[in-house]
Amino acid sequence: MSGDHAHKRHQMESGSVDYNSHKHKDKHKDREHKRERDNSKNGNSEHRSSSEKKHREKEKEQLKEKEKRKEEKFHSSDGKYGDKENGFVSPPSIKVEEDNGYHHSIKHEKSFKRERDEDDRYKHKHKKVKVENEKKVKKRKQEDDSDYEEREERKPKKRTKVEKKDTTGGKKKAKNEPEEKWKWWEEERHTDGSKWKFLEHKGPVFPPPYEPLPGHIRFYYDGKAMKLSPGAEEVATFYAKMLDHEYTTKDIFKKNFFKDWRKEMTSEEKSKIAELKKCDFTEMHKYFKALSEARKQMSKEEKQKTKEENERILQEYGFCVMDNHRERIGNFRIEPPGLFRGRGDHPKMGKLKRRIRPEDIIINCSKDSVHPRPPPGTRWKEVRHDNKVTWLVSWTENIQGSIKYIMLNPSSRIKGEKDWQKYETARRLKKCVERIRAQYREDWRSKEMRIRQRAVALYFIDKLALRAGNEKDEGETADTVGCCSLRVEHIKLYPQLDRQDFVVEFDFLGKDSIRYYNKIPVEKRVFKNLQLFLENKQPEDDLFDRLNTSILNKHLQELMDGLTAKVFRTYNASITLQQQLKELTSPDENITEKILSYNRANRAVALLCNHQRAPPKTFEKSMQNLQIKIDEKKKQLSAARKEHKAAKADAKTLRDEKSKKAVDMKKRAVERISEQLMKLEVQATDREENKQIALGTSKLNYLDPRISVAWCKKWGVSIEKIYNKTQREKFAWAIDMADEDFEF
DNA sequence: GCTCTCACTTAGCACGCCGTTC
DNA sequence: GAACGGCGTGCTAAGTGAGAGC
Repeated sequence: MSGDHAHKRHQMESGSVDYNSHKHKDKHKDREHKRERDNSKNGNSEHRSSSEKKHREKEKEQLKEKEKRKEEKFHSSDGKYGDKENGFVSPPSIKVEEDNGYHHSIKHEKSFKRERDEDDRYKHKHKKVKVENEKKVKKRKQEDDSDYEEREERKPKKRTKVEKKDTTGGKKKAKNEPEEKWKWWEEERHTDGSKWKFLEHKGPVFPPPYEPLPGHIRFYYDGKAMKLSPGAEEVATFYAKMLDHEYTTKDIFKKNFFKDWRKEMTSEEKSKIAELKKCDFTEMHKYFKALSEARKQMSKEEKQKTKEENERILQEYGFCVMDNHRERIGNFRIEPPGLFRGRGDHPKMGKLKRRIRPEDIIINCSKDSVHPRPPPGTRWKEVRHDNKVTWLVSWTENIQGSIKYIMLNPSSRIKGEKDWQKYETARRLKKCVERIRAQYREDWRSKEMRIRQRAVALYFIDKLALRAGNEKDEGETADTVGCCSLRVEHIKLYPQLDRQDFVVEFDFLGKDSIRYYNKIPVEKRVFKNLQLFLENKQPEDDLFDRLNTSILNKHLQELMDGLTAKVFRTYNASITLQQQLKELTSPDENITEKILSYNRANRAVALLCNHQRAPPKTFEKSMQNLQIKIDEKKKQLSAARKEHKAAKADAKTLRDEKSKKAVDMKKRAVERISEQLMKLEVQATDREENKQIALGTSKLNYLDPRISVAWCKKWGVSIEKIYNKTQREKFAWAIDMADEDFEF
């Protein structure tokens, strides 16, 4: 943009701020105004033995004591932060403004000291275990140094030993004996930067090779049947399978597909097949539909066979041995070839995602492990032994050139530790968030434009839980933004709107091209600053032209060790859940109502984080069915009440035992039906409120599970009502360590 | 201070399994 | 035993952020 410098200079002068860090960006020239994007999609927006139980309780008592001492320590000096952190009110996607002034004092210095102390405590507990582990590592190191062949010979024995020792995992074991869970959270973490000391796995599972279509399934070009070469046919099947998907109605998808498909054609095919619209894939499409239907119609025995085969593959490839423990791998299958399904208006949608071969694969494992073998007649691209990373397998995909990884399941130690650490960082933020807020409020008056921009952006990240907003490659990805990458066209300023002062309207596409739409009143100084930032800019110019995520995160790092923009999202999500649970849960609610309250608190967070989903395709129908059930239940209730009344009248005249019993029976029936009706109504409310909101994302990624565990324990709600099996496995650490007094 | 790469987390969608109801 | 519907699960895209290298 040639006029960029000039108009920004003017803006700086009028704003009496410095010019020195002026960044020039030239990235908007081809941007289209994409207001009419895909709005339909985006929308507007354990049972243990008694001895084990006792042992566990004892451990918990000790942990409880520790936690209590910690909390006392915390509240004795920092009690003022313990109450209200994030005043979440309706509308729930906006947090209440807290004008708490500036609180920089010695107290904060103290809190920093405590943060470090706490971290140290976390690092140094269970020293005993570490000594043991170190011995094992030493032993392995010695083995490393010995003769390779000798080592090769010893391996199977050693492996057996490891597997014998293992208590964490395989289903076989779980079926035969009570499963003893490994409490990694009671053990020492690696402190040398390594992620593991020993890693052994079987490598990835490749998708099956392409099976050519049967002879009677034909492709037609311009009305004439045409036999395709195997390569071209395979790619054609990718398209044929997607025929009833919306993707195949999009021009970019079709264009990209056709271009990449042509690359797979023989020269003869290329010369014949010139236009996609003359291609007829319907026979292929019907064939795949029939196959899918046939799979559904398989006999019980056939289905059982498939299940057993999948289980065998899972047992063979779905686990690895990491530091003496058998751990579940997350995604051990290589992504099959197909057509790229980018989200939103992705410029590369429809492109061919090529088949990954062993020669594309990098294996990561211990030197002293039994290395995975490539399929016969092939070789791996590389076998490396990097214990500074957590991945087992990687390859580079051909669409964006990005690296794909095979990593461990969320229930693994390596993922769990990281998750726990994430919430601890967010809890540290809780201790200093008021100081940080006071600081950015102060910065709104700075003489330097870059500082003002940084402060306003941080305010949005804190108040609205916006994502950081890294810069993206234009033309390579969908045009989506986060806070730092907001453009002028994404906000509108209203000095007054709906009887509120200083309203900012946000309208932009965020991650996954999900629309963020929100109107919020802001503080006057924020509003004035935004006006200043907008001066002399074009719609496609950056709102924060002197800011990026790197600058912002560097600043945040100075404010608190480990603080980044995304910590605010975790912090605000978790603190909101905690506050909402306190506010919404009432002691006189029954379990069903309490769960509704929990879901409402969860929903408040999902709204704050803008976790949307497309309404389920069967939503209307399932709501109708539920309503029919409710209506029927109401009729039943009214009939039961009448019968109860009649029975009472009978009992009054007859005055015998039989009629008394009848009254009791009818009364119980009324109670039972009322309860059933209440459950149905709660279900309907819950479902309606969840129509366009995805609760899972916040539950899995933003809400400190200890808050939920504490809530369950406090109110006698079983944890199974809140977390399903997978979630309980992921949050095993939290379920084990949090008691009802846990405070985020 | 910038770009680029790499590693990792966060995200919504699709599908099929399994429980419920008749 | 069939039909139905909800939910769990797998899949993989799309983010964040650190750090290397210039």
